[in-house]
Amino acid sequence: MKIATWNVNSLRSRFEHLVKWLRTFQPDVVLLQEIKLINEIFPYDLIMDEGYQAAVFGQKTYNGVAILSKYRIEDIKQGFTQNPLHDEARYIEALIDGSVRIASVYVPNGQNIQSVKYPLKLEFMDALSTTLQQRTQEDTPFIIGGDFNIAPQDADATYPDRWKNDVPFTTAERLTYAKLIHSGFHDAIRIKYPYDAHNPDVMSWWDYRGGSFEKNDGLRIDHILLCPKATDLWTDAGTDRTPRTWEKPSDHTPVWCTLNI
DNA sequence: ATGACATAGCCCCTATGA
Repeated sequence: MKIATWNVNSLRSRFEHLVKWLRTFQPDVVLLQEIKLINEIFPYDLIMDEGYQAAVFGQKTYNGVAILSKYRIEDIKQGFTQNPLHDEARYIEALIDGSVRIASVYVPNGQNIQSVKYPLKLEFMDALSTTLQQRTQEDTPFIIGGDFNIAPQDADATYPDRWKNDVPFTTAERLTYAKLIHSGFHDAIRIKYPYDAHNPDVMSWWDYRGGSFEKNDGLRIDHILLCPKATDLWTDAGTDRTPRTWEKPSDHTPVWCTLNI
């Protein structure tokens, strides 16, 4: 099973890119973030034409997450308990093919450490950890992918010094991420690519400004995390930077992993 | 230190992103 996560930065602006990418990359499950549209106008029919079912938690203008799957989608849950941003569409999970539970998350950006949004980001991560820790206790393998808006280590930026003590690079953010990992998750990318270099192959986001992509000046902030049972099924992982080379791209590119399911 | 791009809403300027 090939699972991918992609912050598309507006599904309406990126729909042609998504279809083109689905046809070439052929993922089984796709976790989308920042679809920026409400469920009522989600293109279910066009997605079905590509061979996917969809679970959608949409929102106008900002946020919005979804799960696309070639296999049947059941037991859809939107949001999680104790979420301080409960009125924002940032989390959806579902049982896929009766065999694996998969979540798509869009962690708030936090703006900067002086912003009122910054502590809310930390609270969001702590509450998310509580929910995810429960998921690791269940019999069904659990996977979460999405835009975490956190670079967990210095190696997760091409030029880490530029981001020191600023979002998404602060120690407090990294602590929330470390606690989440500590509850039993493995980072699908870091199983293959060790934390020993600022490897351009692992970056998932490049600023639109200043020709960052051409300079390969990026961040690794989109992650796929596997519970122990899912980690046992891991076979491969990577990023696909092809869509970032297309005309009018999202600033993020897909991160993927394959599992022996 | 600032602004550089992009998106959506709503109406040409503001909010937001990371």
